[in-house]
Order: sequence, then C-alpha cells, then structure tokens
Amino acid sequence: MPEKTYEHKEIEEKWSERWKNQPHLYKPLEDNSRPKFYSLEMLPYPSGSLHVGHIRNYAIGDALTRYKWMRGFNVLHPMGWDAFGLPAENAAIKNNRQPFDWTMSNIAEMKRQHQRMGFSYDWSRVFATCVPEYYRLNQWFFLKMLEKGLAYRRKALVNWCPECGTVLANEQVVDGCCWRHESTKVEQRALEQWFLRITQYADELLDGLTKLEGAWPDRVVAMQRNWIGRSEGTEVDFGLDGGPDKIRVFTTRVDTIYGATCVILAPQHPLVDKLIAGTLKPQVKAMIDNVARKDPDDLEKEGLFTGRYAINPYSGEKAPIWIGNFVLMGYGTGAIMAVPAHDERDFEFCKQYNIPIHPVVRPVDGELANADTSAAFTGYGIVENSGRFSGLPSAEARRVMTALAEDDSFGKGAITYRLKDWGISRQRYWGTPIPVIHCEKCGIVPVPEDQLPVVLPVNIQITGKGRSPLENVPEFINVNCPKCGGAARRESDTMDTFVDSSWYFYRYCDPQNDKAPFDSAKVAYWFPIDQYIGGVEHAILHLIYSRFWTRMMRDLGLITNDEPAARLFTQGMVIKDGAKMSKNRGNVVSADDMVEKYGADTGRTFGLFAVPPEKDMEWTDAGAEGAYRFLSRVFRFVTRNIDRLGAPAGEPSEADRKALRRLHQTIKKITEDFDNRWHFNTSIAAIMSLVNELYILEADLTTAALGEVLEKLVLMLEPFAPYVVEEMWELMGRTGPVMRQPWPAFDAELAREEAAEIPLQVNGRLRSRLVVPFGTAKEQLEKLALEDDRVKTFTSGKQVVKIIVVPDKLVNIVVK
RNA sequence: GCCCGGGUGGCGAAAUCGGCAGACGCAACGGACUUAAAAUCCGUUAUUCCGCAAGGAGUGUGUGGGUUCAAGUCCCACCCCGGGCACCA
Repeated sequence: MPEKTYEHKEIEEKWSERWKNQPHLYKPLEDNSRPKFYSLEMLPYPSGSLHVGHIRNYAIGDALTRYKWMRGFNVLHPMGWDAFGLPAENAAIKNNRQPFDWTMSNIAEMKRQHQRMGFSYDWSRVFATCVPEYYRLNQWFFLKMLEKGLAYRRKALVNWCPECGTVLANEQVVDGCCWRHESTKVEQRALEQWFLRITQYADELLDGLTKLEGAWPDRVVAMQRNWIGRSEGTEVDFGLDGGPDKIRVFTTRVDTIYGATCVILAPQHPLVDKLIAGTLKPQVKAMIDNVARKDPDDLEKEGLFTGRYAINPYSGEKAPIWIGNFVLMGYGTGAIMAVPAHDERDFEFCKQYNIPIHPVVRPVDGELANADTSAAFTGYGIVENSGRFSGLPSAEARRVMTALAEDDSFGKGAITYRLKDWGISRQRYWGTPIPVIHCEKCGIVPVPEDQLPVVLPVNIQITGKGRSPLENVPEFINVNCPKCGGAARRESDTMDTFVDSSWYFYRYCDPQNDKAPFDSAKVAYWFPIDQYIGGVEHAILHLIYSRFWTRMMRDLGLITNDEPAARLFTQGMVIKDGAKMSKNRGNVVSADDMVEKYGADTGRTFGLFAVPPEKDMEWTDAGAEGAYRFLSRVFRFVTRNIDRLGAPAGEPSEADRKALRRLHQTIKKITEDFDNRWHFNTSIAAIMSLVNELYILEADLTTAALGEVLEKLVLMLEPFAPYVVEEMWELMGRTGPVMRQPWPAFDAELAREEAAEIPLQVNGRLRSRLVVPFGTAKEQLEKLALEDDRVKTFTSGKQVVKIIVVPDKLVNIVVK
C-alpha cells in the first residue's frame, strides 16, 4: 500500500456513520465481572452549541474511560442533560417557544455534536432532568424531607436578582451580584421561602472533607471549608439594665469578656426597636439601607448609642449598648460584645466613639498593654484583671468560663457556621414545582405521593418579568385541599435547578426505573463515583449540594455511601484571545468549524497536548495545526509500512532493538500517566518522540518489529484520536472497534536501556559521561570516573575529598 | 487580612522520589526536494564569553539567604501574578 494522505474529513465521516449503528461502545456489562470504573463529567446544559472549550473537557473524561475500558474495566461513562431553568426559560422567551420544546430540540442537537466528536458515552442511559418523571422524583425527595423536617418554610430576607426576577441562594451571589448577571446588584427582600436544612449536616460535610483531602483538589476542599465556616465559641447572655430582656452574644474569645466595654447589636436585631427612642428610628433605617446598598469594602464603621446598658454576667459591670452597621444579623446571634483591646474591628469602632479600652490579656512573655494602646492585641496570652480568672492562659480561661456560663445558665459553648440553609424557592415557570398546597384551614398540606408529579401547565404566558408566571394560571393554582377537600391554592414556587443536579448521577445507574429514583443495589455497585470531572466553578455550589443530598439519601436508607465521588478532578478553562471562551465575549471557536477544518481527532489531541488538563489552556490555530501534522505523520508512517508486514521475517536488526525499546518505554510512560496522573500532554509528547525515532529507524526495521510497532502505536493512540486509529486498524486488516482491544502491555525487559549513561560531575558540575552496563559496582564506577580524561583535567593538582556514587545514576567527585 | 494555587527560553510547556534544566510542540532561521509555491523531509534555536574551527569556559528556573557532595525541587524571609473567602466577632 502506498503512503496515504491523512484525509480527516473522509475518515471521520465514515466512522461516525458506522458508529451510529453501534452507539455505545462501552456500555457496562450486565455480569459485572470486571473491576468497575465510573467516570463522570458535569452534566451539560443544552445551550445549543458545542465549542472547543467543551471539547477539551469531554476529551479528558473520554480519554480516561477509553483507557479504562481497554484495561478491562467495566465502565459507566454516561451522559445526561440538564435544562437549567433560567437559561432555558430565557431562551424560550427569546425564541417564542415553550421551554420544554426548546430544550428537547437542543438536546438532540447537542447529542449530534457529541457523537460527531466521537465521544462514546453510554447513550442508552441518557436522560434529561427537565421531564415530568424527573420532577416526580424531585418532588418525592422533597416530601420525604418535609416529613423529616429537612424541608421547611419561613419568612426570610432573601437575595433577589431584579434581572432574573427571582430569589438566589447565598451560593449564587457573587460579589453582591447575581451569578448570571455580573453587573446586577442583588437586593434583599422578605419573602416566604422554602429551605432545605443543609446546616444539619454542616459538621459532617466539614469532617468529610478530611477524607477527601488528596482525592479532591486542595482548593476545592479549602473553598468548602471556608464556605462552611465553622467556628467554636461561647454564647453569653448580657442582662438588659432595667428590663427583663437578655442580649445573647456569640464570641470565640470569652476569655476577653472582662475587657468588653460595650455591646453592639446589628441594626436588624429584634431588640433594637424596643431599646431605641423614636428619634433614632430613621437613623437605624438609614443604616440598614446603607448596609444593603454599599460594598462592604466602602462601608465606614458607624454606630448609634441606644442610651441603654447591658450587664456583664461575669463582672457585673455595665456596658453601653450600641447599634453598629458592621455587625451582621446573619451570623452568630446578631449581637456582639466589643473588646477593643483584643479585637481590631472593636478597637477601630471604640476609638471612633471614645469608648474605653480595657486590656485584659497579656502576651505570655510580655506586659499587659496600657489603656491608651495604639493597637489591639489579638493573640492568646495570660488573662489579667479578670476577677478569679486572672492568671489563667487564654485557652484554659475559655474552657473554665464557658463551663461557668453553662453551670449558671447564662450561656453555653456554641458552634456557629457561615453556611446557611439552602433556599430552594424560585419564582420561575421552568423548574420542578414544589409539591405542596396551601389550605386556609389545614395550613401547608403536602401533595399525596400518588398524585405526583405535579407538572407545569402548558398554556402559559412567559414574560420573564415580575412574579412567577404560574400565579397567573388558575387551573394550576386553584385546587382542592387533599385533607379537607376545601378550596386551596397550590404552591407556585418551583425548585432551584441545583436540586436537579444534586443527584442526577445516581439516576444514571438506573435511568428507566419508573418506581423509584433508582434501585439501591445498582447504585451500591457503581457508587461512589470513581472519578468526577468538572469545572472549578462548581466547587461551592453543586459540589456542596450534592454532598448534602448524598447524606440525606443515606439517612433515608436509599444508599450506603457518604460521599458522591471518591475522586474529583477540576479541569481548566479554554482561553481564546485572553478571555474565557464564551458566547457573550464572542470569542468562541465552534466545534463544527473546528471539526470541518482539522477534525475531531485533532481537536481532542491538541486539547490534551497543549497543557496538563487541570490548567487553563489557550486555543490557537497554530497549535491545532501542530496536532494535525502529528496525526498526519503517524498516518503516513503506518500506511506506507503496512505492505512491508508481508515480507519474510529477517534477522532482528539493531534498528529493531532500538525501536522496540523505545516502543515499550513509551507504553510504560503512558500507562503510568493514565494510572497516576493525567498529564496527557506528556503522554502525547512521548508518542511524538516515538514517532520521530521511528522515522529515523524506518528503513532498517524488519517485519516482526514493524508489526509490533504499528499495532501498539495505533492502540496507544486510541484514547486521544479514535477516528484515525480506527481507520488505521482497518487498513492493517484488523477488526475493530479498537476500544475493544486490550491495552498494550509493556515488557520491562525490552523497555530497559542497554547501558547506563552516567554523568560525571566534579564539584557538582557536569564534566563528562561514562557508558557502562547496568549494575556496575560502585568501586568500578569510582575507578572509571577518576580515570576519565576530561575528569582528570579538573581534578589534577587537587585533592579528592569525597566521591559520591549513585549506581546507574551519577558520579560526583568533590575536590579541594 | 486569611486560605489555596502559581512564577522555568521568543511562546505553550517538561523535569513523577534532592541527581544531566529546557523533553515534546509552536514560532523563527537554515538546508534538501520543486520551474515555483504549498506540502513533506533533514538540521539549528536559553544566554554570555573565548576560538578560524572542532571545541571549551561561565551564567541561568521571581528576589535574597540557608541546608546538601548535589536544589527548579527541601527550609527561612520577601516580591509579583491568579483564584477563593472576608467587618464571620
């Protein structure tokens, strides 16, 4: 066969057509006889158009799963579709269509594009989260949580995005703005909202992170820790002077309480109204407005003296009660004791309002500061001027003083979290309806399980403005109470779509199940996910919610795993012209264009070759061309050598030995890359090196070596460039699919270099080299090194102080 | 301020356990092939100095110190870049 030119279009169209009839190349085996491997990319949202940024992400997971399949694993590598409520609804409004129609047509298009890229998901397991069946299951979970007290409704100050016209969870607020509308300030509104009690699992979610260390990226673990924000301290009641009320404060430094010179309430604190004279009311209101509107960075500390005093339960001293704009209602108890001598914020505040400063902690080997100190001492030390606690170290004082508060019932040890319960109410059309009914007589009544799913009405005007459009659909809203049969109203809130994504990956194990979310036995086989792959942008949204959901399902007895994913990998973004590739920025390279110009194989290869997958990569045409050249080089080499395989076997040549050594070294390298770290850039570089070497040795290779080289070269390339690999395999007269071939094993003997090349150093500088057989004895190396001519020129006339010999590695001669 | 990353040629990067810094690719330059171009193939390419040349000597992984026979890699201090959190009491 003469050398063939690499015609990517012809090849990819041909195989893409053939694979249509064999759509799931690594469909899991029914007998589960192999070791299992469950990999998962983030479930894609059908925006309608795949671009090269996506391609790299999917190529990472696809390469890994193809490798695992070839290594004999039973692989679950599914693909599903999420119809995020907001974009689906917005796009539907724009296109004047129902969200469901819009989504389904986009899913079809996305599936076409994914298949065209040669991604071999198990298409038999595809499902979407936006269908009534999935609603039913979300609603079923909701009712279970309602039963267990994990779902509840309360009036709450919520984040409201005026652009979306809906509520946002804390996790969805970025820099005070909506995560979807980066320039739209989030407002605070008081609304009746549904919450999931994620805080009940705060400790467990935090402790679980310890086990994920090393298996999840450090930064994700750190971000989640930060987000949960556990802090241990003490709650203490200050009595109100001249009244029965108590002000409960939270502090992590109860050991400094003798230095508390005032108590500061958040402006929203419930006691504020009672404490202040009427004249202060407008000022408090102004303070609240100001806090809501301004960036915390620009906010100057501001305080109002209420004219009232609180009594320190330890010292019995009176402390003035202030209202401060920097005290957060949403953290701790919404009230603090200010210890200006030992807290920087309190110090700043008290200086500003001339509130006294009483130092009560001295550094372990220092003096107690004066009252007119110029800065707060925030470290631990020895407690002083603190009645009978004086002389105790801070830590000890914290313990003893907390115990006293508990004994005398004016406080207790307490733990606070930054994490808040998860608000799931959304005032949108497109989402799972929350399955409850509001009855005047019976209150909140859950929709009976046999009436699920509550589905969205079809005839609806979607304006994208104001309240939920469901409010305007009488046949949806007006219902009879399931309990008393009287007239009642259906809940019009729909669920946050992060509910959908919290457990979709469990559904992959059993997507056709119409009785339950999934069969527990099937989930037990596959879970936890061996390898989850996604963007780092989900570190604190999706990845906390799904950890919570997993524990919730475990406590319902549905599953036995604590964590959804044993390992997490966060891949980097694709950058083009200095910015993240996105439609809004207009810098997308569409997958279809790329496939047309270079081919899917090239796109995948380049996406994996440019940088390690966890790093951001810059997409350049020149780089893609380089990958294309490489695949062409391989293709030409293989095609022009196929005929030579029929020649009679000759004596193994020197070239054979070299080529086989290089081949087995390459297999070893790539196998290790796949097993230990996914630096596919070095894997592909190793194959390139091999091919470069083969070009040099080509003419001198004999039949046997050539046969082995061609076969294994093609197999190794399978995870990166499946189309061209399939074509070469066929041209070689073999039957595919190549993915069903076993991964080539390397022979450690063949991979070994024939001789060791030992660098000779004098005083740590490379001076010469020595070629010796492996395993040459230390003494022999030492002798040879000292006899080396080049070495001699640097050692002559000097005294050899020491000789370091690392067998097979290096000799270093130290001279003086 | 706190917590995670990171800083290596003209560029993307490699060096996996303290042992030859710059693999592989891009770009650039030179050569072969060609009427020519494209494609392809073969070279050169961190940097300074010495040499006609073969070759040789020095410097070099953000900065300054340290440990070590040996440091991109370990330790200390600092600078810069990216990301996250943040009046969280």
